Amino acid sequence: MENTIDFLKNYGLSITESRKKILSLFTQTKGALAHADIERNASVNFDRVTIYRTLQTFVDKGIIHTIPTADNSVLYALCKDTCKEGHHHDNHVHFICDSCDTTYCLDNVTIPAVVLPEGFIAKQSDVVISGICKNCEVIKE
Amino acid sequence: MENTIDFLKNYGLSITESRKKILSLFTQTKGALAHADIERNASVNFDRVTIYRTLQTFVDKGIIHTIPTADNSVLYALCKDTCKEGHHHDNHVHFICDSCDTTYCLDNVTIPAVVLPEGFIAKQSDVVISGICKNCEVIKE
DNA sequence: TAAGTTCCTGCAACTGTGTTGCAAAATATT
DNA sequence: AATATTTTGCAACACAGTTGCAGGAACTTA
Repeated sequence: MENTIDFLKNYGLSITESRKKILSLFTQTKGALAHADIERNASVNFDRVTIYRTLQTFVDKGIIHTIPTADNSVLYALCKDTCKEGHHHDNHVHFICDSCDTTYCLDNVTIPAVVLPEGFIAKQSDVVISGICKNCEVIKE
Repeated sequence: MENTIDFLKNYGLSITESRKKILSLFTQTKGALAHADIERNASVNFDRVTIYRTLQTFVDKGIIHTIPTADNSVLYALCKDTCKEGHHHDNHVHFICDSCDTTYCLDNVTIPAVVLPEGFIAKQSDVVISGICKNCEVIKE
């Protein structure tokens, strides 16, 4: 509880119910969250618009980042400390489990360098891998 | 013209105006197309629904494939010959130019193998790189 | 802690994207 | 050419996301 408040203050954000609730939802969750996940959550009964704006504020401040997915839904996950305001460093691989549908940020897996054709200059790389996650693999055995 | 008809026949599709027009739009375009691009195109004045259904048919038949993008819009591009019905082999890197907004399928750039943590099994990888494309780089000089 | 300022929230309304059902029209089949 | 099958266009709908604005919170300063 105290942590959430200090955390928000450090980012220069005023302390509001929606920000506290949504932030702690992220810290309590292993995987990434969609807007709909948050809206569905009983403890977070705010207006859709408020949730959108809170998420956008967090993205702007470098608290969370968006994840591109194959089925074109937007997912959000907590950033690492290296993310600064307006300057994301989410150079990690995202993993989507086909079985439980959880999205993971694999922070320790760096994106391999890709050799582009002559004339192409890379600035940002997004890698999304889908398959079976650690948890589901164990269950299936 | 003849080509388009034979092409569609080979995929077991009946020959209709919308399929011919939309298919030739793809063959005439370097980069990938969004649904909106097609709808905007003067030569393709079909109903929105028809365009959606035609694109879906092409995806189902393995003629085009969808591309995941960071800003969560759906893009479509022609498949290579290796794509079969219901079985896409689009193991290539997608490149989005920040300057001209064109999306390229870099067919000759294969996706590098990524080492996942213990217990994670990869089935499909999507790599989207953004930056400056060959064309825009030349112009800027 | 009270007053005023600033910022956030909820509501309503709107835009854009994609889907579905159905009748009419076009294409394929014989 | 006549019939059966597909495809199209329209209307209506579902859903995600955005914007403007008034009222209500949270901050600031004294």
